[in-house]
Amino acid sequence: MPLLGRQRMSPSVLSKSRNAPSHRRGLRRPLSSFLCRATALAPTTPIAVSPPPRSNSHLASSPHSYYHYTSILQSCVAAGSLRAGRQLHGRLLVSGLGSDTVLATKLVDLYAARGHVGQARRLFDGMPKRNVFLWNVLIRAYAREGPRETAVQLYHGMVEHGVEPDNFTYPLVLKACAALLDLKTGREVHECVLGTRWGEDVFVRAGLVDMYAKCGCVDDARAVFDGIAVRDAVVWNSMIAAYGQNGQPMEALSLCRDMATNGVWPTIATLVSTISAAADAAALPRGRELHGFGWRRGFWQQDKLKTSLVDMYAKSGWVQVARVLFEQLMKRELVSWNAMICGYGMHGHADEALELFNKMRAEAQVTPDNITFVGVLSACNHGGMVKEAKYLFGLMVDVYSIKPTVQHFTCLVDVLGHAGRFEEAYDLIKGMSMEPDSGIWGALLNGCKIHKNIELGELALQKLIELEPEDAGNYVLLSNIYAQSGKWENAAKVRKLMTNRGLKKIIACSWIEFKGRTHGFLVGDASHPRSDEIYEELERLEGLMSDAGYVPDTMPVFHNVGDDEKRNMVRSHSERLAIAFGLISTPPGTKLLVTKNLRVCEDCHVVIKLISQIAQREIIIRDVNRYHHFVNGECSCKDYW
DNA sequence: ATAGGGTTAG
Repeated sequence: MPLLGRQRMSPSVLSKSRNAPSHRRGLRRPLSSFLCRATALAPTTPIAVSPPPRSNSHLASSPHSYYHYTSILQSCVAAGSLRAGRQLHGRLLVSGLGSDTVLATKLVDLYAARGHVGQARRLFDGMPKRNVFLWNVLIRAYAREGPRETAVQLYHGMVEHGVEPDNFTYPLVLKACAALLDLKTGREVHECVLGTRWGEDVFVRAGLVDMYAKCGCVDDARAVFDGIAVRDAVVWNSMIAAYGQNGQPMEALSLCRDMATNGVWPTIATLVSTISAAADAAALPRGRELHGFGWRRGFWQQDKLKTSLVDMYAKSGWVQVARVLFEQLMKRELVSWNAMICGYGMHGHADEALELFNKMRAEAQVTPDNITFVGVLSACNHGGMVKEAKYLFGLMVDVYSIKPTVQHFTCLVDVLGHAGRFEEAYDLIKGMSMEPDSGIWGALLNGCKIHKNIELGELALQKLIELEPEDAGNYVLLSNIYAQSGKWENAAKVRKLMTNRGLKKIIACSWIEFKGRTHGFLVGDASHPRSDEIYEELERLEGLMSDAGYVPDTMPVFHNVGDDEKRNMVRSHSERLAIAFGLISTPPGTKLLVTKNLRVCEDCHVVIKLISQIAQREIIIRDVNRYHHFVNGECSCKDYW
């Protein structure tokens, strides 16, 4: 790199003289300030924009000059030395420079950065004149440190004081709105911006995209995004993250492709967001592609990228690979521990999850948080460990002083329900400090289903239907419970209620990735190009299964149709089609990963166990609740799910 | 002098 050339063009040098405040422009710059510049520009300094030297002894000759103070203050800000800054603040007041906005801005910055927002505020309040810079710096302090409401109040305050917000103000306020999930103010700011000359600004637009995304309005975010004529990497990243954070991982993945097509190079943030989307979509081939891309771009040793890969491999069923990457991390942050622990938990590797949790506590570099406990508690739950779950819950409350959320209670209810300890589970629900939500009742219901506890199951379902009157799945479950216990009339009644309310069951769908493409299947789907072969394969397998004594269970089909038809409906369940497709299109021995939008039905569970044995394949089904690993005729859920 | 994007659970 031509060092000298870069120094000459250094924007900081140019802008410093050009932007000097008018009342200072007439001042003859003391030699000391040139000395300071010269030091900063000396060829030995790696870059021209590096902070001024910490030692300012060479400036002592002109102790009261403006440049003297800006220079020292700048080093204080860079070094974060609060004490020196305070001393200087005192001297500024004495020397009559106390009302200078440039100096005040730097001081506000310093105080805020060191966590003394109150002090920054007092300084701000004491200023006779406040320009837009000063307002912005204080807003930034509150937008970063909180309380973020204050950032929004300050924004309103500056407008009332007749100071016009600029292209720096809007992104700051929008960031505060995003953090507060304050959509109302966010929209107001949007309206406001449109009337100013900053409506087209990339930074402002990026702020709007992010604000809408964080508030859950992906479509509004997209509308803003689409209106941007020239998009840079950050704006693309914001939009990709918007999809990922709002449960649309496939959109995020395709947008990443569009970004590359538009000639914008993915950054590390792009990869982290996209890999996380691939994790959510269980798109292992795509995730591996991104892994390779990150490697080639030279991001391979960055921990944040690795953490997203840990999550991606774990969610795609490659827990061991996730562990290898986890071990490679330079520094294990809380998020990395959580990703790995949760990864073990969701696959039912309860022992490994707990072992890692203990290791985390022993290393004591990070403290477990509420997410860690969701991870270990759900691990216990998949492993049926009641004692451990109760112990961990106590540990969380007593030792770590973490207030249990509904999710923690849900895990506990789940584990108790699994074990058939309904009294305890129900007492726990009744003793909760918050209103039980649908997750709690769903967990209780799940236990009731396993242990055929009709009484409590009915109650849980009534609650569920109250809470989610639009969710057809609840009605189906209730009718299934009645049917299982032979109460056909009740079953019919519930189904009628469902039709009367105009509710339709969500159509089951399963998908599998193959050669970078997602192959989706609906129930009874015949639209796949290889459909004939898929059904042939299923028939072949069924023949082998009947030889092994398998009889189809048509219980989950309640339509008023004949037995043969019921049989056909079960045999063409979406997950079976996806598995059959996987079997005929991959070499023997390849592990299959199928994702499903609902739960796996009982009959499919039996069938997939058999397929894993007959075809000698490891099959992983990721259903809406959990993972099932089928190996050699057995499932990791041990038939409890 | 100041500004926008990224990972864990649900």
